[in-house]
Amino acid sequence: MSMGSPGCEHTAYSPLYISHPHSDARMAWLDEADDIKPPRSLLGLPELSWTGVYLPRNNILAMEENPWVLRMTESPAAPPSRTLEVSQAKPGQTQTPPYEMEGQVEEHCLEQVQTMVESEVLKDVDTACKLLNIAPDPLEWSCVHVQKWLLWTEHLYRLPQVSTLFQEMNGRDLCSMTEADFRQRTLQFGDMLYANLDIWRSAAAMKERCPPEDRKSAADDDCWSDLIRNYPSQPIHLWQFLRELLLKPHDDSRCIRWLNKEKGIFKIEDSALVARLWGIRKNRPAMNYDKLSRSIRQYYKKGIIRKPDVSRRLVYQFVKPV
DNA sequence: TAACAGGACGTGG
DNA sequence: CCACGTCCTGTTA
Repeated sequence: MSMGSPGCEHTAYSPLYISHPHSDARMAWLDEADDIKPPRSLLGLPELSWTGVYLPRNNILAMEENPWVLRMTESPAAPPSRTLEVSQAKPGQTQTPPYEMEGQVEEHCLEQVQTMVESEVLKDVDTACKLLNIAPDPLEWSCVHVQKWLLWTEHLYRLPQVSTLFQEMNGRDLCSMTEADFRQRTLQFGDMLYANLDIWRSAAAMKERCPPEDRKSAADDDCWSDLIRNYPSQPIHLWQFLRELLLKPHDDSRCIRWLNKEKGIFKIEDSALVARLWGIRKNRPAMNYDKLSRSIRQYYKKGIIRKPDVSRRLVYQFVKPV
């Protein structure tokens, strides 16, 4: 059922492409190239485990023999529109009629929007970093980190499995690729991947330029910058991971959501996907909901998570809500 | 049939 | 040691 023709649903995630010329930053990185040691030993797992992982958008896949491996499906999502400039953060939101504006006002508005967009981008990047346990700066990524980022991007944009096409590449290799290189390697998904990598690089450059305390809504951002600051983080707990998924700024995946945030009640909408994401985070390709839920149940005794008073399928409750 | 509960045991940091 | 990960038996909606 619901194999759904592509395009009938929203292809919601907007890449929020920042059109910064970042050649300067790129040169700067190149200069520092010698000093950077990729944190290779962070994930002591054989990199083989990640071959061919595909995160399904909807829970459509058959996962008989090897749940991680899935064939290349034909284009599930429309390629993202490149080069959005800063025109629309979200469709249907704050549409301003530019033609009625004085030049100055317009410029001011643009600046505001850009700031907003930048902060959103940074949030997204921070979130992804935490969920994947990778550094914000692609140049620091090991091969494993690159694979994780690709899996995440596949997941976000509903791409078919492209991660296998980038094996043995670390972040530096990835960053040295041109847009044409990407296109050559992944056909129609090349510009999408390139654009997204660009976003990350821009975000890293932004972080470089203005440290977190300069940015607005420090209180709001606190937890995230905190999380990033802790990178490389200690082994994350499942309950933390779930909470972070729930607090994700753009939870476009909707694999998990609050039913009652105040009471800490949440529902796992896509158990297979949540389990996969957890598996990615912990480098456990064989993770599934059966095992994940067993771990959740261990929390009953510890008083971290429980079933709500009215027990419902896939619904849990944090004992101490955020 | 998938989710749920929880025992038993292994494992890796 | 601890927080799972794995596997399992049996129950429930």
